Amino acid sequence: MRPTVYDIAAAAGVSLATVDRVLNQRPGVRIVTREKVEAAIRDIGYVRDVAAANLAKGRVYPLVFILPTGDNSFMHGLYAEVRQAMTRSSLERTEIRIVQVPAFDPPALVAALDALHGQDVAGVALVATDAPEVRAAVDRLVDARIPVVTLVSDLTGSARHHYAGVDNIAAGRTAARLLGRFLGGRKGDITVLAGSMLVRDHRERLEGFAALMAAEFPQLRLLPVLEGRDDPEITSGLVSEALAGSNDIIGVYSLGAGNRGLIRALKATGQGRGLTVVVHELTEHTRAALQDGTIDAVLNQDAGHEVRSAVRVLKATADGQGFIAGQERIRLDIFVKDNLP
Amino acid sequence: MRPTVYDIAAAAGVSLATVDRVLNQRPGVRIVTREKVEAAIRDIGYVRDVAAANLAKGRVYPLVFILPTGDNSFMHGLYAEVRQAMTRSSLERTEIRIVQVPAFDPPALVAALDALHGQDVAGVALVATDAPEVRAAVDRLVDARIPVVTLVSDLTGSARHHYAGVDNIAAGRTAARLLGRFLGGRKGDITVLAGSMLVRDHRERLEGFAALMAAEFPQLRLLPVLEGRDDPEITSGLVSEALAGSNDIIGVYSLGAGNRGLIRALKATGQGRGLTVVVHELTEHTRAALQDGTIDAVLNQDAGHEVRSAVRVLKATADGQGFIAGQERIRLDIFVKDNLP
DNA sequence: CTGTTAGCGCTTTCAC
DNA sequence: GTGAAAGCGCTAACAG
Repeated sequence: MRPTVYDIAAAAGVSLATVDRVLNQRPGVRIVTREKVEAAIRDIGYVRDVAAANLAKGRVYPLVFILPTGDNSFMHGLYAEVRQAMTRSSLERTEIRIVQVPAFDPPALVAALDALHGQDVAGVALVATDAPEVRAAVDRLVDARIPVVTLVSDLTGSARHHYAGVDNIAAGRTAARLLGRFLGGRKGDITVLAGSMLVRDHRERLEGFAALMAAEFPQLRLLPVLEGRDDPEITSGLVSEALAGSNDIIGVYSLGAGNRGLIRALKATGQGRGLTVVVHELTEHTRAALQDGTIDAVLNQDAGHEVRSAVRVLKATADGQGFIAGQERIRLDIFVKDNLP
Repeated sequence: MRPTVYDIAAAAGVSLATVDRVLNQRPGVRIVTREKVEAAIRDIGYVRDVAAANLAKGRVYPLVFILPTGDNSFMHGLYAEVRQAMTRSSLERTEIRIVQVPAFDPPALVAALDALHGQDVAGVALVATDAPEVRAAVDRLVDARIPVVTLVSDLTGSARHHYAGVDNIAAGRTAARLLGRFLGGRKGDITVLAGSMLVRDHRERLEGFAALMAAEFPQLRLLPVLEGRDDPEITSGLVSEALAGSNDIIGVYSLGAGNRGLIRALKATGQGRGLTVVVHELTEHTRAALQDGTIDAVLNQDAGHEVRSAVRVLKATADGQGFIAGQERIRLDIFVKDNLP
């Protein structure tokens, strides 16, 4: 049987309470006593039973998820995953609250962030809009010793404790490689479709995409980026227009959301043009389009993984526990027609 | 606060012990009492605190992993993951033992399986070799009420409770799609390299690969399958010979292990031939080859996920608990140079 | 068949 | 500073 607090207590010749104080780095223990206990812990090779500890603590973690509004399947999916996490609340001793803010709106995000001060909050997860004032608001929370995790889109340069999302530069490069290879040496134009250059994830995807394209597929020319604000309607219009305006387009990279609109436009205008299309986020729409051949590859971040990782990291940080970063890495999934889950 | 067993007991007007009996479907409760308790559980919306239950049970799960010998990185990785799981034993209340058997050797596997009867075993995970006698041995274990999970390679038709591995037909199709698209309409021969047609995973990959190739890329011709027994040395020889013997080969699909040998042969013989290469399993060797351009795509099954899933399923089954199949699905990962983890 | 009671490993008052 | 003892939610003897 593995050693328990009793074993440490016996070995160190102290009581349970003292062992607990040392274990949880609480004050009220003489330095010599502390060292004696720490030695015993090391000697015996004690590992704390987290489940038992949580049971005894009875602690609950009030967490806040700040999510942007947005009528696209990815956002719907993200909300669904957070709600899913809410149903697990009783088991995981969390108490999750969703705060909605308008998308791509730094002041609104700042207001939501600042409103959290003084509230009973054990941790905050937010889909960051990249702006200095948001960075500052996040830093204020961190200063107030509230754990903060960015979700889906990061906020580099801020003091956030963790980013639960994919490496978006790598995502852009991956898209470029697939598009380039699938096009097999053909020459032509590529239309790039983004949500907004205001969010870091989109900027980074574009950056990675453009860099690899330039380096390895010089025969492909990138057209100016279209910004569809992750909205299916706007996106549809932009794409239709672009396709109608040029016959040199042979590929499309959609690095944001709102692909429902893209797919509609492709079916209306792009049919039979043999376009090669790579998009982000697996949703019911992109899945169907992959199946019927409208889309050739989907890059995906698993929103469920991201939410669960955010919760784990927030809880661990709230406990001052640290986490294994490698274990929390979010993978970039590639889907073609044949490996759909 | 969420309801506890006490709340149920009070609501149903019975004692804790009775509640526990109902909760754990143990005998010794009158049908009417049972129904009363079940009603209370439903009304109150009780959810069992698994951590507390495990703490009280103090149960440990002696699990056996039957793994084939094999000097290839995938097997090394699999062993490493099982050993990893062993280090978590104290936390997860498991007690994992590894039993080694020669690869591709049904009688040896049967012997190992049969030896388990009468031992204190809460569950068995095995990398199955596909043979009727193995199927029978697995069924004997299941009959003896021992949970059995196949790992990496399945044993269809047997009574195993679960398969912790990827869909290998889909894997083969995915490989065909990538190879076909990457080759961009070129005409030529494809060399297919397998470990052994004795294991189901390899047979299924080949099946999926051949089917999609025939259906969608008729300009590509499949050469007779080379069987390298997942051994780098044998593999290297076979590939060198094949490449030397024909100039029409433009692509390679390696659906088994032993890719170290393949890579060596490609570097020696294939250099500058512009071969497109798709292989299975991300290892240090295939990763390096992906980076330096020798390989174009790697299909991967995450051995860590598989082992953890097997452990979860085995424990749940031992508890008679059932599991959410969808949550235990093992994904097929696609890696290109740019989305390596 | 049903109830009482003593833990599981850890935390947390409240005394000393 | 340190210790004794109660209790988190659940299970498992052991009585009745």
